[in-house]
Formats: sequence, structure tokens, C-alpha cells
Amino acid sequence: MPKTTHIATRIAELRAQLDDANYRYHVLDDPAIPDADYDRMLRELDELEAAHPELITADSPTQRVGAVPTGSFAQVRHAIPMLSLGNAFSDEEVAVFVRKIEERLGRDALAFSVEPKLDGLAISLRYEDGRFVQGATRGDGATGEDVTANLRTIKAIPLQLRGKDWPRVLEVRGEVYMPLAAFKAYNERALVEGGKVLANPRNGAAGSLRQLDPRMTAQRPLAFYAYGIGLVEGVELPETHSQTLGRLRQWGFPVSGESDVVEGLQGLLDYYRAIGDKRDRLPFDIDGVVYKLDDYEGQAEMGFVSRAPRWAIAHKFPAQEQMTVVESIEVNVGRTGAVTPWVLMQPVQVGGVTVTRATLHNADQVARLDVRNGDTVIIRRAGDVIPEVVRVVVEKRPAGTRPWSMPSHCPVCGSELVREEGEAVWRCSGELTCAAQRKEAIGHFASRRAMDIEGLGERFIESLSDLGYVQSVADLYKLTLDDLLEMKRRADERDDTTPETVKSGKVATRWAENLLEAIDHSRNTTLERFLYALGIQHVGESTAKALATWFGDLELIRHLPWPLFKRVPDVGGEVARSIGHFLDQAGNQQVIDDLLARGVTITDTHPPTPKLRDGLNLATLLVDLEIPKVTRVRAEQLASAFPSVQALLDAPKHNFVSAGLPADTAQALADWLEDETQAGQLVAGGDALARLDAITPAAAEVAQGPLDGQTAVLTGTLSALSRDEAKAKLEALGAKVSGSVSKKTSFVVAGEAAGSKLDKAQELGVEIWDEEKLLSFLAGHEP
DNA sequence: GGCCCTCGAGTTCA
DNA sequence: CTCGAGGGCC
Repeated sequence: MPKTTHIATRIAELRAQLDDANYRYHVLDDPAIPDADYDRMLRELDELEAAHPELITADSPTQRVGAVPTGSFAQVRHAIPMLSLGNAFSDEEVAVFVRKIEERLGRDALAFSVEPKLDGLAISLRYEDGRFVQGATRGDGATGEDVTANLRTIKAIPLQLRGKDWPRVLEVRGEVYMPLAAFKAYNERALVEGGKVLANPRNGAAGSLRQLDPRMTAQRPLAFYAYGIGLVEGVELPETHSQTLGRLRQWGFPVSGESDVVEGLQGLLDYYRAIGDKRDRLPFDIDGVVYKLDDYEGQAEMGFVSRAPRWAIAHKFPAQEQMTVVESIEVNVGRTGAVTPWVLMQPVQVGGVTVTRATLHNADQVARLDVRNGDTVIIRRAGDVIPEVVRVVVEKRPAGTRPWSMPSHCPVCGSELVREEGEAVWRCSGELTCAAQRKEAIGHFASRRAMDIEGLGERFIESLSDLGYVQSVADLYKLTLDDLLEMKRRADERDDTTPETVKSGKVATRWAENLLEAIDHSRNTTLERFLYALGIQHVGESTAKALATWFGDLELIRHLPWPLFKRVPDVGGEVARSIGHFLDQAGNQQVIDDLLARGVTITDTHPPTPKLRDGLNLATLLVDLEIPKVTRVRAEQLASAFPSVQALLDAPKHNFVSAGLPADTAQALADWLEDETQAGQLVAGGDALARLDAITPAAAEVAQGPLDGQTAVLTGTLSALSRDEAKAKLEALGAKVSGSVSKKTSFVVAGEAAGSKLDKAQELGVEIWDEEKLLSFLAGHEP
């Protein structure tokens, strides 16, 4: 056998194996050989072809790496025009589409071939005798650009048809797109290597195909789905579109796995919803779904209106990503003084709603995105709801912009903005002298989960605060009807958008009476709500509840030395200090006094939990005070040597040594006691111990509930009861209701439209209850 | 010291 | 809902 024949055989063999591997990887999504083997074979083929250039053919897998640039794209006239599709944005428009077909054909229960509409670039591929010869963009539908060399680099496009019964000429229509994962990976690498970052997968695909240098295209992670046929010669096509898709699969083209055949309007709409629900989880961007009348005979009968077929339509999703322009970058001051930058943008429709503002979270985020005034930005509704800025379209940036920077002072009160070491947020140092923080504090105080003052919304708080009627939350409880009417009148003068009718006496009076009634109603409250309402940093609902159950009494809490808060589970140094800091401020204590004096009553005062007294003694007190060098062991030595706090305070330093402490520890303790505030804490701690002895009951039987020790998580929407009701009922049975799923979760109650928490529960194998199960469980354990 | 679990805080629109 | 960070446990 002559040597070249032998080599030609080997080359053919390698090509066949590589083609097969490609097909399994890119079309069947079922890789058959490891990447390393693929690379090895490709290298071998490359070497053989380099040595024997006369054996290179255009359909060799080596040619996918990209040919030499040509300079420009030739025009290609499509044998059969590439159609555009009519669009439907609502169910009604789809209904009209279906009805017209039914009327014209005189049939109903029609079968439609349906598939997701990829957000990519439509192309046409021409095969002659089974070999890929030319590919073109859609262009204006009649004439496109010849991008054959670029298309060759896309591995999902067969260079040679598979199977046997090929048509002599075949034109395949489909979409070139960039898979999301590949898009992300490409951009991450581009960022590191300083390459060009792609704006989005669609632009990435379009730009890549129009690269003049195919070697560049070869670097881009493009993929392809076939969705139809243009010209075909030499083979009889099946009778329906769905069968044609099957034929395309056999010839080696990737066809969307989501494609299906459904019946009638309801079938179409169900499919639309199903794909819509899946949209976020699909590995590529789609902008809708396409419906095509399945049988070709019907298609022929329907015909075309101008360039669009009457037998097909694209049902579009509301866009999830949009471009808009930043009008300004503002900052907001929150309840805790946290300063958060946000952008005001030209209004734009995203995911079906009009968006004008989006948060930028913090200064780091602004720096990361480098958002500037006047920038064109791409925004997205994350997690289906909250708009976020995805990135800036730098090419569209106007000249002369400068990076945004955090102001040095609070825009509301002028206090300096400060940032804690290692923290991301800047805070206004003005505390309650800052009007913004005061308003937020009042809003928090009045909110549903706190004091629940109905009708006290943002606007009224704004007026009450700006016009000086309410400085602190306690002022709410001294408002009179006259105050409110006067305030309303003055507020309406400032803002003349209020309709005259609302300004009129009667309406205003009723509003004021209702608000006073709501304020009065809030006077009776629970310790838990009250503590939460104060708005202490790090004390949210759950910590407030824990404090309330452990201490039971506001007066006890108000005068407790802060280290004792660490007795409560889940309260550590940071949170305890924060509570202490709040209570140390005379202004805050004054507000509490005022609230109580103006009739706020805590209705559920009770003795501290016995568990509190159990774990508390002089030794634990000393440990909690965090005295340098005083460890648990040392604290216990001290506690056994001194009968009381007073004895410890009175003792000279050398007595610490005789109590068994090493000299340096004794010195550290003595030094610590030198500080009056610290010594005062010890005294207060001693007093608290004494008080607790007087009021703490003996350990009582804790009521047993059927769900004691279990952790439940609620997700989705329940129909028979609200989430809060469900939470309260589960807690009444002893369960702890938490907000996030982990492997410690006992069960998850999943209502309608449950989201990521349900997924996570399934992933972790956590028990899942539906609403029915919850209701029957609750019914079976009615007290 | 490093994980994993929670909690707190901030957020948008109709 | 998501992010960041506190708290507890190994």
C-alpha cells in the first residue's frame, strides 16, 4: 500500500471520529470521549494535514479553527427568502392568530409545532451533496452576508450531514446563539486578560459572526439550533413541521429539546407559561416562544402577509433586560444611617413593569460597575422583582464624565459620613439629629411588625417631621386632632398636587380621627413589638422576641449591664454591645420614659425565664464582662473566694492572688476595676443578680407542644391563611419558624408559586408539606 | 480558624 | 429576595 493512501485512510478515520465526537457533544449533549482524547486526535489530524496539504478539505474538523480573514463579506441571495415573524405580546393576540387560522381552514383542534425563540442571530446554511458549502446571515430576508468561514468554526454546525438520504441541496434555517454559561466564562476571562467584554449574549453572538477574522470567531463560544428548512431538492419532505425537525435531527443538526407539538389555543398558552416558568433556568436567553401550524398543507393554504407567514407567530416575553440612561446618582439615608447610592434612570419597561430607579447597594458596587452620570446602562429585574444595574455600556459613555464618589457629608443633615474598618457601608454619623434617620426610625416604629400604626405612611411622616410636629417616636403619642388638622393644612400648602376635595374639612377630619384612633390602638403592645420598634441596631424581630422571652420585663432590660444580654442564645458580643450602647444614651432612655408616660403599655410583662437565672452567677458575670485575662477558670476561682460583688470590689489586689489568681491576672483585674464605668458595670451586674433572685420563679414546667424543637420554613403563597398566621400557629405548637432552608430544617411548608426555598428543600431532602398537610396538622392539634 | 446557619437591613412597583 | 455579617460549633 503506498504511503499516501495509508495516510489518507488515517485522515478519513480521524475526521470521522472527530465529527462523531463533535456531534455527540454539541448536538446530542452526550459527550462520548474525554476532551483530552479529542484534542489528541485533532492534533494528529492537524499534523498529518500539515505534511500533506493536498489532502485538506473544507469539511475537515481542523478547518473549524478559522480561516484567514477575507476583508469583507460577500452578499448572498437566499434561494427562498428568510421570513420574519409576526409578534404577539398578549394572550388576546395569540387568540386572534389561532382564530384566523381556524376560520380560514374551517377546522379547529389544530396542531401547532412550538419551540422557544432564542435570542440570537438567524442564519441559513446551504448543503450540497451533504456537504456544508455556504452560510449566510438573514440580512434583509432576501439578501444576507456570506459568513461561511465564521460558521465553520461553530462545532454544533455539521460540516457533513449524517445518515444517508440527503437531499442534493438543502438549506437549513436556525439560530446562532451564545450559551449563558459560555458568555459568562468568556467575559470573566476577558476581564482578567483585558480583552473586549461582551455586552450580552445576543450582541456577543451577532458580533462574533460578523468578525472579519474567522480566527476570532473560533475563540467565541457559539452554539446553534436548527428550526426549519428553506430550499430542499432531491428528497421528499414529511407532511408536518415537527416531522421535519426530526429529520433535521437525523441529519446531525441540534434541534431544541424544548420543542413540542400542542393542540389549540389553550395548548399554546400552556406552553408559553411552562417555558416562561423555566426561562430563568434555561442555559440560553430566549425572548419568547414560536408557534407554527404543524401541517404543511395548512401552511400553504394560509400563505403570507407581506414577508411574514400567516401560519406562524412569535409570542414574546416581556423583556428582562433593557438599556436605559442614568439621569443621576443619588444617595439615600436609612434608619441605621447607612448611606446607599441608587440611580435615577429614564423610565424603561423591564419584565412588564416600568422601572425608574435601581439600588447600587454601596460605594464598592458603584466602583465595581463604574456607573457615572449620563451613562447608558443595562438593567435587569433580579429574582423577578428588584431592578439592578448589570453593567455600563462603556461605548455609549458621553465625553467628560468622571467616576462617582461617595459624598463626604450626609446630604440630609450635613454630618460626616464614616465607614467602619472592614465594612462596606458608609454611615451618617448624625444619628437622631439627622432628619432622614429620624423619619426612617419613625417609619420603622409605626410599621406593621412593630407598633402597627395603620395609616401612618411615608408621606405623613415626612410632613409630621418636616413641620416639626414629631421629633421622636414618643411625640406621636401627644398629637392632638388640632395638631393633625393644622399639619395637614400646612402640608397641602407646600404641595399643591392634593386635590381640593381632599383638602376640604370633612375628609381631612376623618383622616385625622382615623390616625389618632390607630395611634391610640397601638398603645397596648407586647414587649417583643416594643423592643423591635425601638430600632436598636442588630435587634430585629427574632432577637427582640428572644430578649422578650428571656427577660420578660422592660424595666429589667432597661437597666441591665450590657454583658448580660449575652446570656440570651444567639446574642453575642456585637449585638449585646449594640443594645448597651442604645440604652446608655440618655436621649433613648428619655424616649422610653416619654412613651410610657404617654400611655404606651406593655401588656405581657412576665418574670424572666428560669433558664436565665440557672446559668447566671458571679462567675458567668465575670466572664461576660470580658475582663482581660479573666477566663472561665479564673472567674470561678474568684467567685468561690468572694461571696458577692461588693466583697470583690472592696478587696485589695493581693486578695486576688490569695484567691488563686496568677499575679498578671490579678493585676489585669485590678486595672480593669480602676475604670469607673467598668466597675459600675460590675456593680450593676451584681444588682441585676439580686433583682433576678427576687423575681425569677422556680424552674417551671415548660408547656410541651407537638412541634417542640422543630424548625419550619414557609415559602410561596398560602390561600387559607396568611404567612404570619401560619407562622404564629406553628410557633404556638412549639416550632421555630425560620427564613432559610438548611439541613437542620425539619420541614418546609410550600404554598403556591414557591421559589428557590422549595428547590433547596428538595435538594437537601427536607420534608415538604403542602398547604393541605399544614391545615390538617393544625386542625389535628387545635388547643 | 473555618464552616454553616440565621438574622438584619435594604429594596421596587402596582 | 439577596447580601453581608454575627453567632455558634467543630
